Amino acid sequence: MQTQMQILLPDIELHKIDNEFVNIPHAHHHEYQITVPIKGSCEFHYENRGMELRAGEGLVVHPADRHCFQMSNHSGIIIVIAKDELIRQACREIEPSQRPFESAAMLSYFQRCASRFIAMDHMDPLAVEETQSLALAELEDMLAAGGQLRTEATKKAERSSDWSMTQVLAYIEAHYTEQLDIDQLAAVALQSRYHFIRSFKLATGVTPYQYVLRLRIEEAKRQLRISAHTVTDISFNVGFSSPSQFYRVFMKFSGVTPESYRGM
DNA sequence: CATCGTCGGCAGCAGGTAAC
DNA sequence: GTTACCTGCTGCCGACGATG
Repeated sequence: MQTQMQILLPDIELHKIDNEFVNIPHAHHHEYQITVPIKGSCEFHYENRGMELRAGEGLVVHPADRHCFQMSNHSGIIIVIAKDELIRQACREIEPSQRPFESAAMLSYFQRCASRFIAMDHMDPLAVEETQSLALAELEDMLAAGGQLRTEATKKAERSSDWSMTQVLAYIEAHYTEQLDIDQLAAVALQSRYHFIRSFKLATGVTPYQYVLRLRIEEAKRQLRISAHTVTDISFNVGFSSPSQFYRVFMKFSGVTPESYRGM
């Protein structure tokens, strides 16, 4: 089953796609696209060339270049699309060809961006700007280091307690549409539930339950945009046990009803 | 001193139902 | 599709103690 998580900010987009996926040839006229498989491989078509990208083999697609790709089950990919003028400096010396990208560093980068995105106040322009600036700055660092991001944040994440948190974030991301409870997540983190709640909030800025809810709402928004499923169906698809609960949470995080959001 | 586990209280969430 | 109301439950927080 195809799953997708996306982080949409004004000048940068991050997408994480798992399992079967196909898209049609297209070009981004004012954006660079960085494509990095993190597991399995994908068949990438760039201009008139076809190539197989394996995990850890990144590709920087320059603005206006046509491209498309497809991937099969058990594959995973992270795509970053950023405004031309913001990362031109970092991309200028990179030829549109394969270059090594560290899969773990890319996944870690995505998870940090996702944590900040989920935790930020979406109504606050300053918070959005801050999240975007951090995402762009880390992306530039990673490009400058040849795809191997080694910022303080990464080093910190590699230490044991943060390693646990990385495991939990990955677990939540894979299971947020299912029933999740604190004890389950604490077990993944190898911590007591009480300590887990504290350390989770310290790491992400929100409580575990709020984090799961925001992920569900982001996925619901995506489904509202791209599918014709009813609001009731989507509420069950993303893990809510009743439409009424879904409406309440959606209103709280988005300020509009699901139906209004679809019509925007 | 830092880290982690435990406990009690409470705000807010989950779930069900009804109505529009 | 959406909102309101109610009840029971649980996630979260603050305080405190144990441990190394």
